[in-house]
Amino acid sequence: MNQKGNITKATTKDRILEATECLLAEHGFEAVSLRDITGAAAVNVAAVNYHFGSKEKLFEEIQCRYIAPVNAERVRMLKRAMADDRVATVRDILEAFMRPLLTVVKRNEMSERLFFKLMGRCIVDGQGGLPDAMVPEFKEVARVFTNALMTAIPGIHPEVVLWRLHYTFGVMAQTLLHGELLVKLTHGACGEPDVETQFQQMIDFCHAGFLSGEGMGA
Amino acid sequence: MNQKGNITKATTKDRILEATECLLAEHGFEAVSLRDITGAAAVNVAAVNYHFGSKEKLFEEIQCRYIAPVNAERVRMLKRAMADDRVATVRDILEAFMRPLLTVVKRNEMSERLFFKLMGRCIVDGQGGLPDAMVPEFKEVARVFTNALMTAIPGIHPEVVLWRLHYTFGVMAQTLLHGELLVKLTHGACGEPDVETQFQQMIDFCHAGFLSGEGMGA
DNA sequence: TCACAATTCAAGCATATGCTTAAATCGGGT
DNA sequence: ACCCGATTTAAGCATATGCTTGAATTGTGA
Repeated sequence: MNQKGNITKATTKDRILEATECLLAEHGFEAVSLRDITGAAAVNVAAVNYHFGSKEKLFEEIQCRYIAPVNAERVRMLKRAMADDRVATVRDILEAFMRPLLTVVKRNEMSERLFFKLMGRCIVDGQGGLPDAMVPEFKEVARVFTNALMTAIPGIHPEVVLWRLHYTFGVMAQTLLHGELLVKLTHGACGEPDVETQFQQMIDFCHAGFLSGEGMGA
Repeated sequence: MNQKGNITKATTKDRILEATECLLAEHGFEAVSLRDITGAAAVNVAAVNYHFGSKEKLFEEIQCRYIAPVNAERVRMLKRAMADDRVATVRDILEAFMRPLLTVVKRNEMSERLFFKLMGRCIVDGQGGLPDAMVPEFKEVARVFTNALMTAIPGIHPEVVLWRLHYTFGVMAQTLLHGELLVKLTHGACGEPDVETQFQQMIDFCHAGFLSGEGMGA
């Protein structure tokens, strides 16, 4: 019924989504035009407005399609680490915060590289213009992770936790978006670590950062 | 000779620069148009091309005007910390890497808030399209800081140093660009720390991150 | 005062942008 | 075979973009 038997030709709507995802990952939310999209998807300009209402709504839909499952998986992993009243370690918590990027990509047909860039863009470009529907979700994620961290690091200032979570976002965004560039700029002197290694390195860094002795006291 | 005695009316060229700096800080490199600039500066459209050649050259000039002194000050501070063959501590090095943002702003008439945002944009947006003239300078900064860190943390992998420097960029960019947003999203639950406090918190976090025991060995 | 260069200006050019429209085409159900 | 709603299409609209032009205006040195 929804499979036309034609292999290369997905629905117009899907072709638009796929093309837009790639373009956004490569060039960012500000730099992609309607005609860039319809050109890449080999689709009429009007199709975007027909299927999504407007360019902005298309972009929001893409942000939601990617961020929502990541956030859901984050909460799920955190809950699992705290099941049976266990106290999650800082490393558990950071794993739960970061790894969903890695697991969600597996369910997607996009290349890892593009997916990571797109997620980076969602964190950076998107943060000001995040779809309203997602704000409560983000607040919830921030809340449960903040609570978990305050339990895991007794005596830490709640404000310090928020800022350090913010820094963790920065570490992720920088790596997702500009990791490739670092490899190029240093002519490979930074190595070309596989994704799992990179994640562990980020977690090591942020883990130590969270445990930094400063910023303690009630 | 270059002072017309008129207080409010700087040269056309300066008015263009100032207006562009503000607009770039607020909206980013992709979203500012020629007419946004000439409108804000109350200047004819042709003036930009007359004084700067093109919109792109204007943007490059602004990037250089801000990044170059910051990078110079970074190297200067690092050299000072290593004078007389002293071994700079990790904290010295991070101070030298971050504080220049703070000292350079003082020499500028822009508001702190706008200046920080602009610097954040230079790190994030600009990193792909950095003016060619600045690439060697950046490589030099990376080189001297990497060397200093490898001396300060004996046995750390050079690749790990590069990645952790990269993370440090991310922490700075996220804070410079989106610090305001965090304050808003959390309704002030993160406090509203003054600039010096924020810098110390970033340094604490990255300091601990660099000293993380992982990633050691030759 | 006058000539000359530097600067500013209004106007316009070519192209790109997001979106709409009205007509054509498709596809399934009867 | 026919109809009708869903989808796709070509064409165009209004506006915005970066930049150029040729004329006006300004400032300066002789």
